[in-house]
Amino acid sequence: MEATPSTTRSRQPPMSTPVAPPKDIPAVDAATEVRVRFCPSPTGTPHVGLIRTALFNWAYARHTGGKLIFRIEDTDAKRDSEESYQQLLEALNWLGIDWDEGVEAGGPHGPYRQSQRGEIYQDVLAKLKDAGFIYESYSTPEEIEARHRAAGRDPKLGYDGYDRDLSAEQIEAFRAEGREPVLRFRMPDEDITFTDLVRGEITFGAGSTPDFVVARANGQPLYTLVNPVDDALMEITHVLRGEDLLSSTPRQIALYRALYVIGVAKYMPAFGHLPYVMGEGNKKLSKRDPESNLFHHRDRGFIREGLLNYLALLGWSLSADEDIFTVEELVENFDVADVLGNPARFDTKKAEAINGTHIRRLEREDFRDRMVPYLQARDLVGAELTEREAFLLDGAAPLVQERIALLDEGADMMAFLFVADEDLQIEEKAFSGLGDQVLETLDASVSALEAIDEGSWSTEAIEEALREALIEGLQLKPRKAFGAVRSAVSGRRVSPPLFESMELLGRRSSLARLARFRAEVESRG
RNA sequence: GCCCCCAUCGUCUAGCGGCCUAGGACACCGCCCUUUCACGGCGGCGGCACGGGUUCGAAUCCCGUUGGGGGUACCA
Repeated sequence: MEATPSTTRSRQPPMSTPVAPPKDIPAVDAATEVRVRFCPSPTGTPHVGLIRTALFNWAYARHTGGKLIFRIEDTDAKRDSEESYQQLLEALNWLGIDWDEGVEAGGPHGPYRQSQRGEIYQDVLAKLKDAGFIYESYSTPEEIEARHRAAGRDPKLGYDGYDRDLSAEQIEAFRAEGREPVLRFRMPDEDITFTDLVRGEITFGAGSTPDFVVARANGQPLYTLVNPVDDALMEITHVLRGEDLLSSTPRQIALYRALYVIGVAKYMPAFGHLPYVMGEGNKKLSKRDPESNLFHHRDRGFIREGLLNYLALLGWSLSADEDIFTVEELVENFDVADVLGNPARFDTKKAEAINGTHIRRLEREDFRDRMVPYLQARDLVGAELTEREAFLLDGAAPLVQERIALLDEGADMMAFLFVADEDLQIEEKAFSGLGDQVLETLDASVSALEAIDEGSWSTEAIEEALREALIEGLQLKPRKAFGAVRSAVSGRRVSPPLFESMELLGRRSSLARLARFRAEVESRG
């Protein structure tokens, strides 16, 4: 090559002759060990749709005995954040979705954060350019649109291929203007067909996908390049991702073929596009919607068993008549081929019902332990449980386990046990519907309960005493009679079973609350 | 506009040509149980978007229409 003193890398002659990539390259088959990946962009808080994608990839890996690779796509410094990355780790750890290679875990194809793979992409870019698969493009978006308008075409058509075959003179002229080119991939002029794992055969007609940008003028590679490049390098066999990426698949397939030619890809992966998780109405569940936030559900008291079960139900089902299953059953039976193609609405009510069933399935001890963080979040107990707090929790846990769908609901329901008698909040509703014999009822209750001595204070004794005094004595309906006592003791109209609650609370506290409530009722007239 | 995806009760789904006068779950409405609320049990309401084909036979296959969604970026 002739030496030209002023020559720099960017001033070298145009790329080599364009070539068309082969139409077919080796594909994965049943014998290929499954390698799936979860590759989120760390932007914002984990979305339930994203987590469902992680879950399906994980379940497929575990079902097939394959590997799950966890990669971070942080090529957009403007949007990515370390906080979001940490949240992703926290989310997967909480749910028990583990991975075999990737960030934190390491592996033979690292690094697993794209922000650390710059050299790899530059190398691939150079090879792609040398082979003629990509070319420099000097057109600005405005110019492309203007050309469409001038030709009477729809300005939204996308890139028009203008720079595909620029002459050396034209390039020189653009350079002289100080323009820096982006790099575009040359799309082959042919139909692109693939068999989607969930949707079947899909064909994108020739010409429907314009030449796309793979790197900015400053050399920064874009998602369009790095996603397939990393999938190829990490030898991903099954690309299971959101439906929103379906239309980018022809670009990826074309790129993959080129990657095969330059020795970066070993084979074409199979693609499977998972349906959207929708919110209210017919909109995709937005990041702005609290329902979309995984941690929102955890904070409300979803347990991992319940949420995982519900999320899996969005697009997949275990059988015709059973909606409840364990993670083990999911793994044992999951197959992408069984995933439905239609979008599913996130139904909080059903999610809660399923969560409730899983809560009921928890071992007593386990349930008790899981309640602790929720009690702490409400400041009902300290970081370390006192003997008294532990006693109350042990007693109350079985009482609420059967009647809640969310752990925080349980904390709310047993809250009255953990507050001092004088600090008990008595809800306005606790005063209504008690009938006109409230005072009598309360007085009779107090007398009956006072007759029970400290040592005999038990659920059975309390029930017996109150039934005798109120149902038989005052001839009251149980609802009214016990309702008044319930209001006094819990400050609510709804509480865990009354007699059991009073036993836990203790004689002194129960009587104190009865007295205080009586005074409040009386002062209200 | 163009490209692509989707279409069974309100919601999530079973269904892959005859087993379907379409099954389950959640929600909703009754009843039972019951110290409140739940749980549990029993019962009820409620759906194959529409139109053409193919076939002896279609929720199931094909085409079209309609409706919804996504893409069409130097975001991912």
